[in-house]
Order: sequence, then structure tokens, then C-alpha cells
Amino acid sequence: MSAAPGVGNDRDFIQSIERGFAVLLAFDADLPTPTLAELATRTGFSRPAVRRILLTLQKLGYVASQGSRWSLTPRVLTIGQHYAATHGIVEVAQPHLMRIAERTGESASLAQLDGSDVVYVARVHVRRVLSLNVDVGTRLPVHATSMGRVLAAYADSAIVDRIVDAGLPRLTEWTVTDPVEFRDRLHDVRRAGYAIVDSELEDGFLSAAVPVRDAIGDVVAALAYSTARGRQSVRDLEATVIPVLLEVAGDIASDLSTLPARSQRLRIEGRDGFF
Amino acid sequence: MSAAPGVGNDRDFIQSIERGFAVLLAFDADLPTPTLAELATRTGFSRPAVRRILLTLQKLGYVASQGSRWSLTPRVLTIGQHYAATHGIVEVAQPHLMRIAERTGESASLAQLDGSDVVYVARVHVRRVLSLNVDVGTRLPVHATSMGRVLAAYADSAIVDRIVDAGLPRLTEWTVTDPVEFRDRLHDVRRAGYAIVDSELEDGFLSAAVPVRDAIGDVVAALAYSTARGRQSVRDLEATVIPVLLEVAGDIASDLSTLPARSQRLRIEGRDGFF
DNA sequence: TGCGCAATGTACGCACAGCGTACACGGAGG
DNA sequence: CCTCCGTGTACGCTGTGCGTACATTGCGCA
Repeated sequence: MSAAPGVGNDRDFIQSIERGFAVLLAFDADLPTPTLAELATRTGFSRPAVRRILLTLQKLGYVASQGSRWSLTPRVLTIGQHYAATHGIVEVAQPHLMRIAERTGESASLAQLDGSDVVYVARVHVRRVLSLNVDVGTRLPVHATSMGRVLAAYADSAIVDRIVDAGLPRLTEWTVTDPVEFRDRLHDVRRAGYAIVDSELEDGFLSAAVPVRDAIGDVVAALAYSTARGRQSVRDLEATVIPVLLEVAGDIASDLSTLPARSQRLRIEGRDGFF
Repeated sequence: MSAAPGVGNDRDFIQSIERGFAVLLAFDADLPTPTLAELATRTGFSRPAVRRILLTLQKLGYVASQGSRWSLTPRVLTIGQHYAATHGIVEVAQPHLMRIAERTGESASLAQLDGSDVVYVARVHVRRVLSLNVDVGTRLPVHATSMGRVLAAYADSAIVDRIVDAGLPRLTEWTVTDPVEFRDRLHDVRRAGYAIVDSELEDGFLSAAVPVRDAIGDVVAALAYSTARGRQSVRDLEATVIPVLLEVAGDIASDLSTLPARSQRLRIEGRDGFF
């Protein structure tokens, strides 16, 4: 009848915090400078509630008002800085990503798993790749990216199950959408030690990724190289890029081991069908 | 006795939201993976309160626990994405920044004002500049950076007053710390149309910035180029870099004018001595 | 100029969300 | 085995934050 210890029960959830984030995240491309009423409609909260939240966020410096229109301030960008500051791998990897970009002339990225998405945590962008405007903080689906394949391949089976349960939507005509085939690909990745994905996320987008390990040997991130199919072939990547990635991933791991080694395997509690 | 209309009174502030952010931002380089008790000490909240907040943030996906240690998840990086999505200038400027980087071989950045700080909102990093690890979201002081000088030069006098009141700390032996001299420099910037700052933030760090205007002509951001003094002189920048920056700033302004033009001048309400 | 619609601002009293105190528990280290 | 440091839980009260209802403002239009 009672929940497992340490999990927290219903009283251990603060509605106002959830609402604060809901309002903050209601600002997006569809609603860049909403009015109070628009935010109330979008979030489903009463107008006075939204007003209180907005005034609070304004005093904290995250939103600003211009007449009856509200917008985010650059301060929201600062929040992400705390992630980089607390995860040594981001800073450690930065110069290595630049090295890849310099040696290859293409973009290099570092990503980690968050829920059923891949999130870029560091990136050196040489040029814009196709229609994708990828930057730190960008979320991409696991199943159609080389980084996602690598991260899933070395993740707990429960995480893979969650990803599969979330669905493997078809994004291009080459997207792997069959769960069985997807798991086969993960097996391939584990055997080969790298992943190459061609045009499964977007037509013409070609990327390769390898795992990055910490001092304990756990896979804590994926290191990737991305280009356009017009410029290189899968064979090119296998021959010239994968060795570079593997070498750099080893360098990053080596740099990481000089940091206070703390394991990165975390218990994440889902909510509201997050699992 | 009563506050001005539209400002919101004391009852229009939601303590829990403030506390939520306080806990989230308590994760930093000094405390990358704190325990509940450490967060309680750092924030001054009671342990049960911190526990409720952490469990809430965990359910929202922003923090994760590993044993008794807590850490931020990559999801916090996603918050910043909403800023880029709602401020067209970020996306518009990206290819232009790359052009600068390609033409000059050095880093290019776009920044905006937030309170008494400059915040990087877009950046193309070619190589690490000295000890500064600058990325999107990084906050730097206004008075010692070329971008800050440009933004302050075209800002309302009230904002300049606030910056001066916040103090102009000495960061290197060349930092301008005298309010009168600082205001003189801003005057110079308005006259010249650009700012160059040499070693006032960090010894050997050399940068140049120009204003970026929207369709109405308001200055909405600063565009900057940064290098090391060993590689170029102030004279080099004036001769070769400033013309490029001015040209690109014009291109960005032109691209901006094709977007739905909404003014960017916002009313920001401070709190707790924020002003 | 005046009306009227569509916004936001304000007042207010109730409910319960969230608070802290106090205590139980559990594991690592001596 | 005991101690200590840490988290988990219970619980009752406070007062925060809630929504309804009503002013008020401002803009568009005839």
C-alpha cells in the first residue's frame, strides 16, 4: 500500500515549482512573446496564477515584460552553465572536440542520454549541417542518431526498453522503426565499438559516434562526428573518421581519469508516464 | 503607501518558485554532486524543504540521485533552447558568426545585456582563448568587455547608472575602474561606432565589438571578435576586423528586418537589490 | 468623442499546500 | 558493538497560493 522508501510520496511534490517551469517553458517558437492570457490558455492555469508566476519569474530575472507582451531574458541561458560547471566531462571534452574539427574540417559533438532523448552537452560547429540547427541543449531522438545508438547500446536494458516503448517514429525512409531491428543494431554497435547512421534522422545527414568512458569504464557520453552524405561515404567514415574518434575518446577518458572519479550512473525517477 | 499599478505587490511572489531555482542553482563547481544536507546548508532551507524540492526537480527530470548524492541532468541544458527559439536573432546570427570565424580564423560571438552582466547568446569558438572558457550562457562583466561597452553605450542611462552602481572591479592592471572614465569610454564608443578592449578582462585578451540593430534601429545585441594580443594588435583590429564586423552586423540587421519586427526594449523589474 | 470589447490589475476569503519540528532509521567507520 | 552522519517519515499548524468576482485600463472603431 505504501511506496518504497526513499522514493517520496505525493506530499513530496511542490506544485508551484512545476507550474513555474511550465510557464517558463511555454515560451517557444510558436509563442515567442505571449500575453498573460495566452500563457494562461497554453498552460491551463488561471490568469491570476499565471500573473503571480510571471511576476515571480520577472523578479528572479528570467522573464521581462514589454507592454502586455512577455519574453524570456538571456538569463535563462545561464541555468545551463551550472550543468557544465558540475560535469567535468563538458569542459574536459571541449579542446578535444576542437581538435576533431580542426583535423577533419567537420563538426564534432558530445552528447548524453536524458530520458528517451539524446542531449548535446558540448559541440564545435564548423558549418550548419543541412536543416539541422544543432547546438548545446538540443534534444534528438535516440533511435535515429549515431550518438543515441551508442548511448543506448551501453545503457541498462531498462533504459532501452523505455526508449522502445516511447516509439521509434519514422523520420526518413531509412529510419529503423522496428524494435527488433533496433535492438539488433545496438548489438552491432556493442560488437563494433562504434555506430554510423546514414540519413535516418534527416536525408543526407551522416554521422558516426563512439562511446566515451570514465575512469571506471562506464560509458558516460558519446562522441560524434557529423557531415553530409554528399561529402563523404559510410566507407570513408569507417576508414578515416572512426579511428580518430576512438583515439580522441581515449584521450578524453584519460583526461577524465585525472579528475576526481565519481561514477555517473544515476537513478532517475520518472513521473507522469515519463517512463 | 501602495505600489504603482502593474508592478505587483508582495502577495504576487511565489516563494516555492524562488526556492526551486535556488536549489537548482546551488549546484556549481564548488558543489557538483551535493548531498541533501549540503544543499540545505547552502540554501539555508530546512532539510525536509530541500528534500521536497529535490524530489520535485527529480520528477521534472532536472536532477538525479545516486545514493545520497544529487546531480543535475542534461535536461537543464534544454531550458536555454527556449531562449534561442523565441529570439530570432540567435538563429539569424549563427551563420554570420561562422562566416566571421571562417574569414578571420578567430572566435565570433553575439551577446546581450542582462542586469549588470553581458551574456553570450551565440558563439562560434575556433579555439580556446587564454583561460576563458566562454560559451553560450556565460556571464561577463559589462565594464571590462568590448561587448559590454557597446551594449552600455547604446543603453538607457538608467542601465548605465545601475552598472556603475554595481561597481567596476579591477580585473587586470588595465581595467577601467573609474566611473567617469568609464562613461567617457562609452561616449567614445558612440562616436566611433565600435569598441576595442585590450587586456581589461584578462591579460592578453583582445576583443572588438560593434552594435547590432533591429529593423527599428534599436541596438539589440553586440557582435564581437576576440583573439589574443600576441596574435594581433589593436591597430590590426581597427584596420581589418572592424570593417568585417560592421559589414556583418549590417547583414544581420538586414536579415532581422525580414523577421516579424518586434521591438526588444523590455521593462525589467529588479528584486532584492538587483537594481 | 464616446462606446464597447478585450485585455490586465486588484480584492478577498477559503482551502490545503507546503512548512518546520521532532523523531525513527540505516549504513559506514571506528 | 556503538557512534555518528546522513536520509526518511510523521504530523499539525501556518500562511501561502489559490480561484472567483469585480475594477480598470486601453485600444479600435463608428
